[in-house]
Amino acid sequence: MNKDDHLFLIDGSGYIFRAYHALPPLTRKADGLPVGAVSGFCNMLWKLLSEARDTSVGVTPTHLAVIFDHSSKTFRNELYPEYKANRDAPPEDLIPQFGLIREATRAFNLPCIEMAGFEADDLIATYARLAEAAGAHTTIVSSDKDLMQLVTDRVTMYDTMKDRQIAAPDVVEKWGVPPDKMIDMQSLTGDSTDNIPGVPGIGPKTAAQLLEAYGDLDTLLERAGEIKQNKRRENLIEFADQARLSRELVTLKTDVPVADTPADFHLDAQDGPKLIAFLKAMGFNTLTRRVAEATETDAAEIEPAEVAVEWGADARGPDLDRGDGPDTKPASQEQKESGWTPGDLARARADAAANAKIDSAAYLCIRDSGALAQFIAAARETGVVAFDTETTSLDAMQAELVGFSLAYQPQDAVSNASGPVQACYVPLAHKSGQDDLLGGGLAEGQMPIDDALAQLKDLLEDPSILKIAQNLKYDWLVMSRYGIEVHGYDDTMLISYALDAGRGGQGMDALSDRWLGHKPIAYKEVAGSGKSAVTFDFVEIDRAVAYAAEDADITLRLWQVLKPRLAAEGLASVYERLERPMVPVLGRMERRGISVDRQILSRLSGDFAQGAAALEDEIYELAGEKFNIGSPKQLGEILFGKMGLPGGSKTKTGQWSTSAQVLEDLAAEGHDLPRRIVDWRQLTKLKSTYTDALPGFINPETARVHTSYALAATTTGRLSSSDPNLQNIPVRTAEGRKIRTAFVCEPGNKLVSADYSQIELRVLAHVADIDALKQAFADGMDIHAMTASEMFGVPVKDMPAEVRRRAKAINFGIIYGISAFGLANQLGIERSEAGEYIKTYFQRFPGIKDYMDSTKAFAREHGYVETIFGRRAHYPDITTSNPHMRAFNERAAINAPIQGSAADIIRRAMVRMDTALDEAGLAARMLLQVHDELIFEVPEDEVDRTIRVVTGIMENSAMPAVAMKVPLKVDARAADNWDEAH
DNA sequence: TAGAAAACGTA
DNA sequence: GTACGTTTTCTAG
Repeated sequence: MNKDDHLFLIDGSGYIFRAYHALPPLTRKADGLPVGAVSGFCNMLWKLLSEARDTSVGVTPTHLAVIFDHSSKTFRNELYPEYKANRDAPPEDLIPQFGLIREATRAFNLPCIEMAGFEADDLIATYARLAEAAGAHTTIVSSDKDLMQLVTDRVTMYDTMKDRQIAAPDVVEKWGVPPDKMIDMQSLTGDSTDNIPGVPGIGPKTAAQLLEAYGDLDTLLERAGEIKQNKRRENLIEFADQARLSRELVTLKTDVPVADTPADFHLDAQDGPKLIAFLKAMGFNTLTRRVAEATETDAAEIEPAEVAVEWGADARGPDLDRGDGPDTKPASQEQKESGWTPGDLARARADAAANAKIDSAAYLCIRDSGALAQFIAAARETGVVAFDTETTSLDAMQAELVGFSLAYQPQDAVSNASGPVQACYVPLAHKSGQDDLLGGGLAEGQMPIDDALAQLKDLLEDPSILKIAQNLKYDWLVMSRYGIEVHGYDDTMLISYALDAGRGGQGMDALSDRWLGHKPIAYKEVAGSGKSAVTFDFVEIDRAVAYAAEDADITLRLWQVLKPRLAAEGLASVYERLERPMVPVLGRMERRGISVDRQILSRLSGDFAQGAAALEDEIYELAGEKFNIGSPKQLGEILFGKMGLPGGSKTKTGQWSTSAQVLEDLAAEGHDLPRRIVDWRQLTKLKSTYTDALPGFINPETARVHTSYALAATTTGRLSSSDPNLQNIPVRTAEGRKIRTAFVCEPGNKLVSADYSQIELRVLAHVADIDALKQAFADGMDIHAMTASEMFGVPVKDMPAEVRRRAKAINFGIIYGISAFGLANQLGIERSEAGEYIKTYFQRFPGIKDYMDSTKAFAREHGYVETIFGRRAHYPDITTSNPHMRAFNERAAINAPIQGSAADIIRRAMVRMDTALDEAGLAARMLLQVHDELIFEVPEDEVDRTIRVVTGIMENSAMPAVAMKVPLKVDARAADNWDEAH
């Protein structure tokens, strides 16, 4: 080798794990063989090799090898038996891919290197140093920090997923130390995933600072006594040997007795037929086509290779192929023409998206009317356009439009080939310079906002042009305040939620990373963060273009990937009936807001403050000193230290718990202080969270409070509410309920609250098909009393309250995936007794046990569970070997179909409600949703009719999709405030 | 100044 | 035992 040679060393094992987690699951169509990581690997290799052929690209390999871990036992285990001891077994759908990726490497005609007793990292280190000695340059294809110690001026790393080089300055930027200090750094910080101990209490920041100050690990350990911080000094002294051991573990071996030299890895021409045979066997159609083109091979002539598959114990692919449910739509024109199934299309799109380059240099900045018209006209040709707004606030009810971006992908009319995505940003209200004396006038080069809005209105309100947005509800609200109502739309966040709830976030950054392997420009990179943050109108237009147009670009690409999956995976109707129509429904609710009486809150705030102050005096008196009552730490010291009260449970950080439960128990034993603390906490909670905070949410323009509902935040399908959260307004205590009296209606109106009675137990009776429960609901019985009667043999008539209470707790426990531990906790009884209750319950209602067991089994098998409407909630961790975590996932999986079906039922009611009220000629307006309750503002003289319409819609909302085996019952009341209406 | 932990409000 | 969001305190920076 010589100095012009360039060796690429690919960390094959590292790549497998990263690709498995980062890339969408993918299975071979023929048999469901999981091949997501293999696909990513092949695409990555092909890209690298294509660049090698194209000498115009800067860094091109002349030599290349793929390095793998051989087995889990290495020389490090002899040094330290605990090394990597806490690793879980790889996921079962990854197991067959280990062998396949080695096969892939050979199909690419590349050396596939591994050696017993050494990790891939050690082999990489050895070859890199050999090449360096020969004067050549090396690129290590990996982003693993364990390899960063190898970086020099002739050795760099390359992160293929982020398309980024990692050289010495990048290491410094990321870790605060140069590559040659990475070993010392890792010796100090340790590594929990590899079980490398390090020194407790020292993280990367501290380690970098210490190494900066002392130079290297040995000096630092020698002079540890000089360190000022007590804990830090003690730890460095006590754990010095542990740090030295860690250093041995993290130091890569550069003298592994390897059989080959880097020169043996010379890159030869591709064997087109051999590679194509493998790719065909895997079913990678897109890549097959590309390779065929590049190698001038006729792919049709080549038979798929025979590839041996080691499936592992019980390997099973994810469910990309379950496209045969009743929800599946007929294949679209596009699919029919090409003879593709929806699954094929989904896979091809995922493939293409993961490999596409995102070119921010090509984004347009549109500054005049003609250019905008031209762009929109071109977008209209395609029928699909991504849309995103930039504004001055995260609060859609206060946000002012600053600009918007659009993106579309042109199709060639003749060849039907797709061109590159075209994206633009249209600045409208950017300010010039800082917010100076002039108040920051409009920046130059922006088109008149009225003109832009007029053009935008035509586009957004045209239902024949599909608008794609990420979290459309926000943009819908902003645009609605400018008199524009979006029609004809898809929301990538909601599509992703229907497909992948529970598999990770549905935010744009997460989706972009997951599907495009691309990290978009962070908002704070353009607008700053913390104190130096500015609103978007103060962002320079040029920087705004790169950020904003990229969002539209990415949104469009995400839609291309995600939309076909809906049909392929049988989730189109979930999206179309339960997700998409919620956007305008919630948009209107949020925009209406609810009236909150400032005076009432202010008076309550005063009352709470007085009550709390009185309690404070008593608390200090009883404690014998002043302290911060709000600090659980200080409170714990007073109660369990100074006063010597018996401590109950501990928190997970080892502190004594001072939870209400613990304090109640102490109070029951006759201690005065804990009682006062509980009361004080209640008052201060009510004051700070509600009476003090709510007035700040009264919108200055509308004088109402506008919560924000998140549609894609929960795993089960429930909504969540924030800013402010109006789904947790107190109701359980008399004091707390007073806050509800501040939620009022306009004069001449009433608030109507309509809530489903026992909806989750009714859903349980339906899904588990329990005759006794179904009968009890059909007869309108008191379900908890009935349960108690069945379990304890007590007649319902004159039943003691305590007996009913226990049955009620058990009923709830069932919904929550019951455990003896949890039930014992709830009822304050022994675990054994709780266990007996559960046994009795299961004996009396055997169908429940069957339901719970079959739900668990289904979840384990498929990785998700379903509601009665087909919504899926994913629990990928349900197969973990950690018993605690697994049990938690099992309980969640048992609960999700129940909670989720109830959530679907109320969603269906909400989607129909506005139309139903309109058709009945009623002016009532839906304001709030609280999981099983809807709150309306209703003209006084329409209250009775409204209640009839509302309860009718709610009670029948499962129809016609599902005929419930149990009637749904809704209670509704009207009053002047929420407390009395509820 | 940002993030984790503890506590607590709802269904 | 399920599902959330907000507040305060505390820690590390």
